[in-house]
Amino acid sequence: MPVGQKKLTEANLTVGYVAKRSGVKVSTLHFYETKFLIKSWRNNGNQRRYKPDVLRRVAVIKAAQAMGITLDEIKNTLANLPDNRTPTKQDWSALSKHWQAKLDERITHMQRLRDKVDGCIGCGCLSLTSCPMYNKDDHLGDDKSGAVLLKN
Amino acid sequence: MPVGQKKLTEANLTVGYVAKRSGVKVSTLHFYETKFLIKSWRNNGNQRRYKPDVLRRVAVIKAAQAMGITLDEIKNTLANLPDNRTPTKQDWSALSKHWQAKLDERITHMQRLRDKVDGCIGCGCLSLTSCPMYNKDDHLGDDKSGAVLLKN
DNA sequence: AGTTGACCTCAATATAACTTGAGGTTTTAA
DNA sequence: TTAAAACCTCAAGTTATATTGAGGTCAACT
Repeated sequence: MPVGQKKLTEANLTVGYVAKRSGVKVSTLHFYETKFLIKSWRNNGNQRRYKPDVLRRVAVIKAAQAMGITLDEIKNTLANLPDNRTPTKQDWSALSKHWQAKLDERITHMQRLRDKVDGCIGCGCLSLTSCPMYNKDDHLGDDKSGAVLLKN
Repeated sequence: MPVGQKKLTEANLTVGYVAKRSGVKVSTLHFYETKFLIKSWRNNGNQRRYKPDVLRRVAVIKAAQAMGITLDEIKNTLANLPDNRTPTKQDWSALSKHWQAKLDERITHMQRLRDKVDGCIGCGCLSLTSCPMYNKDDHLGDDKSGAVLLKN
């Protein structure tokens, strides 16, 4: 039984088990591997085997995606995890801080967005050129001709 | 000159002008039209003409997208705008309230996410089955076999 | 009137993030 | 030992959101 039940010392998980435990499809795990987000080794019969920490990696990937972070960005951040050993609490904690900062950024952005949407969309001013929304107070409104709303 | 400078009474804007003023490409305006997010009529030479409020519509579309709302959802919400007349301050204001609620929802979700990411990813517990993250306290962790983190 | 820039349509291409399927091998379990 | 379940690879398909390009028309300026 090559599933999670082996010796706890250096367990090796099958792709099906990881899929079930992490809530993603087998094909997604294959896909993540091609994108270097996770990795595995092969057994004699060429089947993938994973270390248990892959479960945490997948969880982190999904959490980050829920924050609107792309796989590419995620890959870059995961690259900070140690390559040679199993990540420790400290390693994950560092990642967590990283995501936290990103999230705070996004939350702040969204709050500004919300306030602006409220303040301007409903403001009734039909003059686009004079509406505060349409002109920079926040890097918005670009060089070429104004009129760009809420560009990131 | 069929650009924004005509008589202000029922102005008709060209696609190029709208593109420039709203900060999107002409092709994007075409695309939005095929998706029924905006509309236009044609002049004698089969060229698109727009009413000025299209600028506000595009701005709203972009703002909503920045909140992570899909074009389909946006279309549904825009459908609440009057079809027969130019939207008024009140019309836009109603939309604004709608987006505001959505945004508040998302912000709350993100804040929960951030707190959890902080609390769990860095928690050091390596037991996935016992980690609070991996088991429902929030509709997370599904029927089949647990282990699903931060689903929506 | 002619040139140039703006427009038109329609099909193809692009990117992200997966999913599906075909055709074949390995593992598990009775 | 053999059937079923799980796995493998690789190519193609899917959805959302556009962008690009070819081939042709229209409008504005001189």
